[in-house]
Amino acid sequence: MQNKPTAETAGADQDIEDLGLVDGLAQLSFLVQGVLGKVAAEHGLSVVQLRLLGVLRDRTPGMQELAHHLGLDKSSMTGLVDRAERRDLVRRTPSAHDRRSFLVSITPQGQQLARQCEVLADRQIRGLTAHLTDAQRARLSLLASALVNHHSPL
Amino acid sequence: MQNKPTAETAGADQDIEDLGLVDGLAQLSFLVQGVLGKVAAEHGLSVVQLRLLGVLRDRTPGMQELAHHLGLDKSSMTGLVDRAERRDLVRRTPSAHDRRSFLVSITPQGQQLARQCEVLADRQIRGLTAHLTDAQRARLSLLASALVNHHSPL
DNA sequence: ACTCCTTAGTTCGTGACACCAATTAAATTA
DNA sequence: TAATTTAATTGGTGTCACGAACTAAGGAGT
Repeated sequence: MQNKPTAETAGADQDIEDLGLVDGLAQLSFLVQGVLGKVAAEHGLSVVQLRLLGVLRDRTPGMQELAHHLGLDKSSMTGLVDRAERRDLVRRTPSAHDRRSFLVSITPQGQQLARQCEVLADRQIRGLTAHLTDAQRARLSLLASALVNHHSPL
Repeated sequence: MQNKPTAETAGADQDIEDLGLVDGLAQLSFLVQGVLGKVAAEHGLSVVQLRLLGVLRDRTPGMQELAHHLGLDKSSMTGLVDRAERRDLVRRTPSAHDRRSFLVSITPQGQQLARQCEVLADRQIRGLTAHLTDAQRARLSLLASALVNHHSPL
């Protein structure tokens, strides 16, 4: 029920109503999660599973480590990995040094699926930013990276 | 979900590795969702409930409309509103024009809770961006708003 | 009126996901 | 060896999301 804000200013930035930092980032996160969810769903995955596969692309952590990285409880990890393993996306390998722990690795099938999702996600996300200039997209990418890099000490 | 095209483009920032647009936004969304989840949890809410309250700040939609706005199924809405109503955060009011439909509105308690979360979230999110300059924060806010404004089906 | 169709919400069943508390088993420490 | 810590699992509970089937009310159309 709202008309579009009209103010057709000329310039690099359009007639954007600033939502504020919190609302802006919050709503952006919902937007992105929605896209990821849709992409994942198209391949029978959930967002969390997709994230799991993403994390495992360049890591082979133990359950514990993985849980910490994802900000989840260990018991949540068990279920998550269970379900992924049941679909052969992921594998548990007994650790050589510690007979209690497993190393979680992605399977070829998991990699393939992850790559497919990546392509789709790239397309979709790029679609979200279609109305931005290249410079703006680059700035956004850098700012996002800056936040992430600063807050994922790993 | 990790690319590694590095390329330090024109950013006055130092040691930031650019994750790329997709990974950057994806990981940022996880980061923000994590913060929101933590904030919500501190008040006994889930992210979705918090979002619900957020949406109802300036709207009083019907179930259907609400579902569409949140990208959820109607049946999901029933449960969501049920749980929120059980906690007196939200209320169903029969529509005057259509005896089938309800208008969902936030209660004073819901508003209060939402506002508390907002304050907390503001603090946390601002914490995430503590290492940015004011200008960068403003730019980020604007870019996020630009994406959201452009892609919110409203 | 009286069918036919659509729309608004709910209910039901299923499954994913998350947490906590308690448990098993291996490693560490004392 | 005994005590403690650590890695992971199990079991129980609750949220959340979906699809399919359902009720009830609105709107045609003839």
